[in-house]
Formats: sequence, C-alpha cells, structure tokens
Amino acid sequence: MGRVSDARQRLMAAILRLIWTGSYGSTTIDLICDKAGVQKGSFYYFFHSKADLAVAAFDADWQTRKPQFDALFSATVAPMDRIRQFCDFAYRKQAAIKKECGCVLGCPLYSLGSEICTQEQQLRAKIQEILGYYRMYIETAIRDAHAEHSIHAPDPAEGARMILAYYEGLLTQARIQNDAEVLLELPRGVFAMLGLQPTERMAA
Amino acid sequence: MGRVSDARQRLMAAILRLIWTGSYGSTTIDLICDKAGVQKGSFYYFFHSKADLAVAAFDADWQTRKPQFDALFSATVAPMDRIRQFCDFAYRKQAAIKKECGCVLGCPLYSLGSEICTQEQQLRAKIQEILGYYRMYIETAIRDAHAEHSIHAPDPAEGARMILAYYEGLLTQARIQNDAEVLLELPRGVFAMLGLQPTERMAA
DNA sequence: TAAAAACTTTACCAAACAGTCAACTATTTA
DNA sequence: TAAATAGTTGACTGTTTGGTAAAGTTTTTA
Repeated sequence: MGRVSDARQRLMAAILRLIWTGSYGSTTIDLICDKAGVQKGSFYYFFHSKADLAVAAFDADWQTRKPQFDALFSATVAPMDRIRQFCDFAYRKQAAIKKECGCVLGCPLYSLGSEICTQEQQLRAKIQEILGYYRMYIETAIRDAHAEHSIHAPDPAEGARMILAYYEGLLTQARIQNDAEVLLELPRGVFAMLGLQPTERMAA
Repeated sequence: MGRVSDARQRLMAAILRLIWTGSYGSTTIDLICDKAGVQKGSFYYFFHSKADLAVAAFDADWQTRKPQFDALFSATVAPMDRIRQFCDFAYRKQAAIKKECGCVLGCPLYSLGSEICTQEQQLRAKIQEILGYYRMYIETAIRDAHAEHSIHAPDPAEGARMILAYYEGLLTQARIQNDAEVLLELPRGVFAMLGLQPTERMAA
C-alpha cells in the first residue's frame, strides 16, 4: 500500500557507479542524489548515511552478480576450466568498461576496501564477506582439480587465497595503469601458482 | 637567505601518515596542517594543493626509502635471497605497524593509486613511477636467479609484474583484514610463481 | 644597521557539505 | 471516498572545507 518507488534502487546504482569510477571519498551525498535523480530528503528517507547506502548497494549488487559466478564456477565445468573462464571473464569485463567509459576500473571491492577499512567497519565487513565468496569459488575449483589430479594442491584454501590476492592485485594494477591488457597474463600467473609448468597448462 | 623552516617537511610527513592510516579523501588540508603544526597560510606558501603536496611527499619518501631497497636487493646477496628478504621485510614492517598503531596499513602506493587514479593524474604518475622502481628490483633479482640457474625464468619482466601484483594484492588483503599474518604465505606464493616446487625452495 | 628574503599568522570569504523538517503528493485499501 | 500508507519536495540550518590576503616576524646579507 501507499506510493511505490525505485528511488532506493537508483540510489544504490548511483553510489556503485560513483565509487567505481572515482572513490568513496569523492562521492558526496549531493552527487549520489544528483546521479540518481533523487532529492536529498528522499535519500535520508531510505538510508541514514553514505556508509549505510554503500553497504546496501554492495549487498544488492552481489545478489545480482552471484548467478554469474555460479555459472562460471559450475560443477558441470572441468575445474581448471572454471578458473580459466574466471580469468577470461575478468579480462573481458575490464576491456569492455574501458571501451565504454575510457577507464579500466578494476575491482570496486578492493579499491573501496582499501580506502575505507580503517574508517567504516560495517562496510569493511560487507566487503570482506563478498571477497570471502570469491575465495570459496576458487577454493572449490582447486579442490576439484586436485581430486581429479589435474594439479597437485594439497592445501586448496591457501591456493585460493594466493590466487585471489594475485587476481585482485593485477586488477588494481590494471586500474592504476588504465590498461586492461595487463590482465592477459592472469591465466599464466594463476597456473604458475598452482604449480603447473607451461607445457602442462593446456592439458589441465 | 631569510628565515628557515622545516614546515615543508612536517607537511609531507603529515600527509603521508594521514593517507596511510586513513585515505586521501579523508585527509583534508585542515587536518594535514593540524597534524603538522602548521597554519593554513603556510601550507599555501609551500604548496598549491593537496595533490601537489602528496606528489612531493611521495617523491621525498621514496628518496629516503631507496637506500633500504638498494640494500635488500644488493647484488652481493644471492638473487633468491633478495626476494626472500623482501618478503620478510614486508611482513616485519606490517607487523610492526600493527603493534604501533593497531592497524595493518598495507602499501600506501597501491591504496592511494587505486583511490585517485581516475582523478589526480600527476599523483598517479608519481605512484606509477615508484611502483616501476619496485618492479625493477624484482626483475633484476629474477634475471640473476635465472642466470645462475636457481630458477627457470626466461621472461624476468613478466615474472616481476606477476610477483609485484601478488605482493601488492596480499598487502591490500592484509590491510582490509587488518591481519599481518596473511603475509606469512608471501614467500610460498612468490616461489610458486617462479616455478619452484616446495622441495626446491630451500636450496634456491 | 637597513633592507631584502623567507616564512608565519590571523582573520576572512564563498562554496560545498551533511543533515533536518514540515508540507505536499500519489497510491492503496477498507 | 476517506483515511492510512509510502514516498517526494525544496527550502533551511550549521559546519567544514578550500582558498586568499595583508600584516607581522625572523633571519640573512650587503
């Protein structure tokens, strides 16, 4: 009952874009409202702070991206192919963004996490939560790859942490350099971390 | 001639600390002046903007840290030991900071670079310059290690890029998680990237 | 010792900012 | 159709912010 509105969604979409293309600090509430086409009064009707909106936005955004991850890391796909797809997906996504808006934007979770982690505890917790999901997909893929003897990885959890750190590090590098091509070496680095020699990488 | 002052240095030290412990966006000129014990008028006597100060500060900071890097990566040290020392140094430094101020702060170059790269071009260029130096040390160490057959690394430049991305990614992870222990796996990850099997790593 | 150079101080301005509020409007449902 | 519900509006407040300017202070050197 009562009036309905998608202002809440528009605000979440706006803050995500602004944080991704710029930073949390440069994203003011006035700017968010402007991009969302929402008055400030309405902003405070839905959220009580920028941090509050950001938490909601990242949560909702993950919900929409989760199916994509589930598909990429589907158990129906050979384990090492899941990882290959994941690397490939990262490259294609960043290259597409660069075409669209002229900038490689990297991973907002890492940029934002690094920016606010000493200041916004709730937001930091949400980011860690989502990064934790990322890690789980990788960990499962490694465990399956080990089980089918594609690789030797007795500690899938450690392997997943390593790969995630490298993946995010390289995305950040791509953002700082504004160059998506950096990501082309992602599969090589990942396979090296999994102890595969270059010649074995095709077969795995 | 005329009066002398170390206000310039105090301003540079202040902005470095504030960016490191917080973020660029949360570091206002008033706050910098406050921490440096300098009036705003003096700030604008020395610098014409926050970005200008940040560029000068990171440049000066690198000059003071360079000797440390030169020593860590000294040609008198066995190539693989240079890399080991570098990993060890990173862990000890972050652990010390955590003890000192309660927070793992990671690498300010990466945090800041990721935060401002779409907005402050001069600062971004300075950060890229310094990250380029980091890469050179690693690249040289890999080349030397390859030459003495400690490892097989026909493309030292690529190896260095990979290791730097992983290193920075893991530092960022440590910052976001506020946990220096994460960095203990740095040597294992680095050696895996260099194609060393666990058993070979001691000898190398 | 006078004057020039190097730096400091304080008060100030205008813009941007976060946050509030009461009145208003659209939609639902009883 | 009336009343309750859900959302909107825009003007308003006080504070923080970046930036300026003019007068003052300390040091050097000619």
